[in-house]
Amino acid sequence: MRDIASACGIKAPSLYNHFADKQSLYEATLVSVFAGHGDQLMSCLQQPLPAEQRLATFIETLCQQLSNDFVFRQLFLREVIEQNAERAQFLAEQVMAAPCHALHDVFLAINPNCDPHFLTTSLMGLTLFHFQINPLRPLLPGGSVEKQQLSYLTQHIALMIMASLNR
Amino acid sequence: MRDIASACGIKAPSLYNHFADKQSLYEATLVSVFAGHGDQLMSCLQQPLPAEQRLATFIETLCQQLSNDFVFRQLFLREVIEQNAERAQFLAEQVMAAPCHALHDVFLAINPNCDPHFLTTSLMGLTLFHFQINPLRPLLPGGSVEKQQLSYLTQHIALMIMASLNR
DNA sequence: GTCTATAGGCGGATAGAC
DNA sequence: GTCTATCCGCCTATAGAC
Repeated sequence: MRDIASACGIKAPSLYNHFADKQSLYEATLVSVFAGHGDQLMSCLQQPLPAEQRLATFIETLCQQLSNDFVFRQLFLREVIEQNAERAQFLAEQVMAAPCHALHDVFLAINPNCDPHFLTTSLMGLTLFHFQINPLRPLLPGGSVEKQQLSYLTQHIALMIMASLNR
Repeated sequence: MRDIASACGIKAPSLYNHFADKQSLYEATLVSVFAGHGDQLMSCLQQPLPAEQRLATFIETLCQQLSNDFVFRQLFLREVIEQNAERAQFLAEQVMAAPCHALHDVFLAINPNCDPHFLTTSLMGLTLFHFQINPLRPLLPGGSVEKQQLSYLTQHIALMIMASLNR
C-alpha cells in the first residue's frame, strides 16, 4: 500500500479515501486491467472477415497483449495460481465468457468437429507460458534470443493451434 | 513457518535447528520435490522402445505428476511467476536441462526437422495450465466434468503435440 | 533438539488535525 | 482529500533454559 501510494504521489492512508481496503483496491485493478484487454480481443473476433483471418488476428492480438503488458500477464497467472473461488467465478463469467464464446464460434466455423473448449484453454496455456518463460528461455536447452521474439512465438503458436484444429 | 512446524509436530523455533532460515527451507523443498519428478521423467525417455512410444509414456507420466501432485504444480507455477534469477538458473540448469535434452532427442528421432525447444516449452505450458485450471473449467464455456479427467486431457495434449510434430 | 519468551521489523488500517 | 502519528497484529529469527 505504501508503494502504490508513493507511485500515486500521495501517502498510504490517503488511499483509504478511494478504496475501502487493500482487497478492494486489488479487485478494482483486476477489473480495470482485464476489461480493456477483453474488449480488444472481442473486437478482433467480430470483424467482417473469414474465420481463419479472425482467428489469426485474435492470436496475434493476444500474443501482443501478453508480450507487452507485464502486469496483465502477472495478474492473470497470479489468479490462476491462487484459485480464489470468488474471484475465479467473477473472471470466468464476467470477463472470459464473452471472448471465449466468440472464439468458440470461430473455431467451429473453421472445423465443426473440433473441440472449441480444449482449443481455447490450450491457446491460453500456450500464450501465457511462452511469454512468461521468455527470460528463462536462453538458459534452457535449444533456447536462443530469436526464440524470444514476439513474431516467432506468435507464428508458431498459431501454427500449433491450426495443426490441432485441422486434424 | 508456524504452519510448517505444526505439520511436523514441533514449534516454529525448532525448525531453525534444521534450516538456517526460511529461504533455505524453501529451496530444500524445491530441490526435494523437483528431483523425484525429474528422475521419473528421465527414465521414461531412456527405455528401449520406439521414440513415439517413449514420447507417449513421457507425456502420460508428466500429466499424472501434474494432476496428482498439487504441491509440484503449485511450486512450478510459483517459480515461473516469481522470476527469481538465481532460482531460475538453478532450475533450468540443474533440474530441467537433463530431461529437456532427452526429450529433444526423442522429438528429433520422430521428426528431424522439428523445433524441439518450442515443442518442449509448449508441452510444459499445455500440461501446467490444463491441470491448473481444472477447478475453473466447469465455469468456462464448453467446460464439463469429463474434460477435467486425466485421461481426456492426457490424450488431447498428446494429440496436439503429435499434430504439431508431424506437420 | 525442543521448548518458552521475546526482540525487531513490517504492513494494513484508523484517528484526528488541517 | 491529504497529512502525521500511531495502533495492532503477524512474522522471522534469536536467546537461553531444559
